[in-house]
Amino acid sequence: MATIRDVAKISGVSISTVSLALNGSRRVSADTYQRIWAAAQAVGYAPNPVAQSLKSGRSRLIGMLVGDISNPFFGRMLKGVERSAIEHRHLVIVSDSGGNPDRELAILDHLSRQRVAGVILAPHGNSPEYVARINQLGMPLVLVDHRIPGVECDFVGSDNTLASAMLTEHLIRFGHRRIAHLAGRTGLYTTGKRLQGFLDTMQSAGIEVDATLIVDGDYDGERAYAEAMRLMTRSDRPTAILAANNVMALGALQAIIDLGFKCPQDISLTSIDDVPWGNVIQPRITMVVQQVDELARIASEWLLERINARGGPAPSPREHILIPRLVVGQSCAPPSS
Amino acid sequence: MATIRDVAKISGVSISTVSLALNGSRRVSADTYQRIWAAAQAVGYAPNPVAQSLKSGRSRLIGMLVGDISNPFFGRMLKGVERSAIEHRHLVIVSDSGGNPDRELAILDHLSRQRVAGVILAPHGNSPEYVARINQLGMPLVLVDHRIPGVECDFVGSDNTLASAMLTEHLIRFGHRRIAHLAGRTGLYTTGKRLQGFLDTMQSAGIEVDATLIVDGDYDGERAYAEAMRLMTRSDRPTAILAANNVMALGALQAIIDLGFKCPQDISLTSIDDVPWGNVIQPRITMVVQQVDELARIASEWLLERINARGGPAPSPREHILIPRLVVGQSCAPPSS
DNA sequence: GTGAAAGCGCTAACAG
DNA sequence: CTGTTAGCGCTTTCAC
Repeated sequence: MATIRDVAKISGVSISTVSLALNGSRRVSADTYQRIWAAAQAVGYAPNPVAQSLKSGRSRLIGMLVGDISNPFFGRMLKGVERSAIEHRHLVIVSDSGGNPDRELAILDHLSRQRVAGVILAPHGNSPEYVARINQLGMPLVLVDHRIPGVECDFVGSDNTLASAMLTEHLIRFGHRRIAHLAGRTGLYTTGKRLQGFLDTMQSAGIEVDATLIVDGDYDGERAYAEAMRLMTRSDRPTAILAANNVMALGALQAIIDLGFKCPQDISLTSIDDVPWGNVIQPRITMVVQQVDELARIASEWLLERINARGGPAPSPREHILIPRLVVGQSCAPPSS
Repeated sequence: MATIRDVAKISGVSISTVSLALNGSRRVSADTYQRIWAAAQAVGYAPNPVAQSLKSGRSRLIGMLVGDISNPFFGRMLKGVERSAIEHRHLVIVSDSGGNPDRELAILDHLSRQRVAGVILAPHGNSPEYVARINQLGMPLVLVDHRIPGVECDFVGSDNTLASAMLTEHLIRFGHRRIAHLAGRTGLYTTGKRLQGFLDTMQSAGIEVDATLIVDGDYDGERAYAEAMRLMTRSDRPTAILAANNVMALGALQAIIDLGFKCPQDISLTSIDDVPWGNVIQPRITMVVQQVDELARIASEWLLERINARGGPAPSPREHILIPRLVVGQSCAPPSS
């Protein structure tokens, strides 16, 4: 591969002049610039980004670190982020923390050593040490999905409380009172918000919540299947289920089908988050969908903005809460009894 | 961030000794090694990978370049690849070619400039210039999914001909003769193989193929929906459809449902490739599934092997063809007439 | 306007 | 065994 030296030799100038010229300095005569440019073309010169990174301490790589890259939600997000990145001549390093805070910190460490220009992070920790480590990263950071209390940086997420509130309200209007909540992993930011939206709405409606109908599904399909099985085989089974995410809803639906129940005749089901091709799943599940593409767009835009603003004054932390949309399917009906 | 110089200063030796020691040279006394190691710990030293890359001409990054990262198939593959990579202390740069060969070549160029250690590529070109460019990459390369005629390198894929042959046979045994094929994008390697498996099996069974029942679905859900609509509204409609991939099958199913047909009573449907949560789609679609995890495992293993074997003799190109598994659902039945 | 030189952090001869 | 030195390819003062 051609280096700056080759170009210098061919065009008969020093390497510093080549660098100056190619970086658009106005202190190079038009004539020399032409010669240099022609030479660069001729040998197919392009600067070595590794050398540039070493010199500048920054690479043109951005990191994206999430809990599960095989989750289609993140797949779509990755696609959006990668698109923006490419447009700004950056590449994306993707990594999977498996939802483990320690692993996450270790990977952030690697990324920072790689001198990535910035990171989009779906965080999974909240301990004081974790927060401290995040705050010491010293590179542009945009949080998505979860927020970390105590970390001041850009955040893009959905209104999780509203999401579950919308669905709860929807179910209540159908006349449901015994509504079960398949909650997410205990301790996570979104889990709490979604639970809260459920509880608040129930309370506003003056409906007492049966605490045994709130179960931990761990954002996991298998786990949700098991929990739904337990719920549906109770004599005092719920008349509706609100699942805190898509895979849990599908797990629950599977349990419902396997047991021989009919949805929505025997039980209503609602879900937070879309599933790909959700419209061929019978019945179509009533859900609130997060605007993933919008989320990806804003997150990458903000990150790249901060990256480009380096040296200048960093904008103060912003946050954007996307409003989920309710998509009504055929999975809800009045309680049967 | 601490540099090798800091460690040298603290432990009272030169930087080269530090480098030697930390790289496990046996020519450093146990005593000095201890001091150096302790110092490195103390300041939290870790080598700067950018500097290492500049020096060695190679980074600990591997590229993965596919046609559509939001496709769950690649999502699962990415997960596997990333896992292996991390185990070998590498990070993964993911990029999306959008199935466009020029874009693909441009990105490969970026990756090669980044001095990535190797690339896993789902290729999308076949022109002579394309082949030439690929052959000149000069870095470890593993092809997945499609093969490029004229490029000698490791390849991991599925037996596409067998996949469609299995499904065609399955349909024929139910008594179907008018079988439609929703084919993939024209010109692609897999598209041809899948079509061939269909045609061969039909021929072996002595069934004449109606050429108008072979339609181009472009591996696209929308397109498949439209084509299925066209097929199903014909008076001489087929009694079964073989979709060349998952999204097309779902598009077709949607069309079937929207038109008021019942699957499998009115029409049988089969698909190549699994869909996530395929088992909650009603009816369960009979399909052959590719062993994605296995594919990811082998591809990344081979790539990392070549990366580590640099300098030594490169193993000659290998290929592994995964045998798809037939998963019988409830989407097939004897033709109704 | 252009060039010489220093240095980003590291590795690897080559000396001692 | 350990230190000196020369780069890897590039940017960026600072002289001329």
